Amino acid sequence: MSERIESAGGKPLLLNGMEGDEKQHDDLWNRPGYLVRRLHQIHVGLFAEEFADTGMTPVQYAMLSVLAVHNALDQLSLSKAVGVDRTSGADVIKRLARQDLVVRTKSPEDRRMKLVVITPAGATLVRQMRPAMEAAQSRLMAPLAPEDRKFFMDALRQMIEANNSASRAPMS
Amino acid sequence: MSERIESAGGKPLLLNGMEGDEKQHDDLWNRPGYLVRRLHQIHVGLFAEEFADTGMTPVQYAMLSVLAVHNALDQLSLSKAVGVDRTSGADVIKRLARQDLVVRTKSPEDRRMKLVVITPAGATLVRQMRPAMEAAQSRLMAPLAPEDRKFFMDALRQMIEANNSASRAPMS
DNA sequence: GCCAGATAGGAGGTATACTCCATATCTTGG
DNA sequence: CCAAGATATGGAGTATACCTCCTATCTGGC
Repeated sequence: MSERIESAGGKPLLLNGMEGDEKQHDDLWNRPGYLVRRLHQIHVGLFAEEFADTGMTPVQYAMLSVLAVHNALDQLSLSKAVGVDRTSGADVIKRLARQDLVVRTKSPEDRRMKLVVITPAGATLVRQMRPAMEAAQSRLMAPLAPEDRKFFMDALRQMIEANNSASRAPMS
Repeated sequence: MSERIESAGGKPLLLNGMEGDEKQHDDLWNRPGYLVRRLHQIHVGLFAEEFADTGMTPVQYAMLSVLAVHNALDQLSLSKAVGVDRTSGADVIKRLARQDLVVRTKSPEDRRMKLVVITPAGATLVRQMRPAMEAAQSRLMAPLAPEDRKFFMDALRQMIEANNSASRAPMS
């Protein structure tokens, strides 16, 4: 899984001969929000590599994963389930529908709702791409010592659960 | 460590009466990439709260922080320094320029380059908003037991450095 | 000196992730 | 029953974060 290219060895601000001020360097690397943004970008990059065939994105796969379990969900419930904003979710669903991976129908019970249903093609794709998704997850965590991974996941879950209301897309 | 707030308890898929399938629930919450995306969203939300006055974003503040230390940087070096793609960086710089926080000039030595320089207004703003930035960082980490925070930061740095080349915006 | 390749930037396209405002539909209090 | 509030969606606008293709400029080998 991914031979480390160490020449790329990424710390910022080791700029071209300008004697990259160590103070500033340490500064960015001591901001958790900054590091989380960077790690998120890396995950998106790893995911894109693993899903290069399909062009599918992490959020699209998350939505399809959820839909593979639930028969039908309205757009709002689905968006909450994957932790995205309602309008972002609607956009993602639109793109999934364009690829015929889901179908949207008006709910007969509540005509405000659009029910989203996964198609057979969508269900097949979720199943087929699951190893690719797991590879992206594994590669992300690979640099951590195995015994540290559980701790890291627990830390993430703690921070998310406690700060959930601060997010613009609080989950349910 | 960290009393779980179970009322906010943002777990997905505890949907309206549809008996939120625990299997699926556990699934998303066991994907580190998913959790990192969620935590990133939360940080952006916290940051937006702390910077409500100015409307400044995390990336904009990171860029200004870097510029406050270096006299002048071309757009590519600046983008690499904050770990964003060249074209994303150019967009951010454009918005900073629109608010008169930076100025762009053609480099006399290499006329391909546009040098970005922070203005006095920009430098003042960085200094003034630093407590807000630090508040956002603190709030993000607050749910972790203090003794766990260093571990978490180290884990982030490990994963970022080792996976840096996989990111679409590898840092210098 | 000149041409080939590298580099910096810009333009246009896509995806996520929000904002606010508008519209349609449902639900509930009086 | 009906009007008021809540809810589900849609549309327009903004910001980050990529992509590809293109032009301008610099650098190195000959």
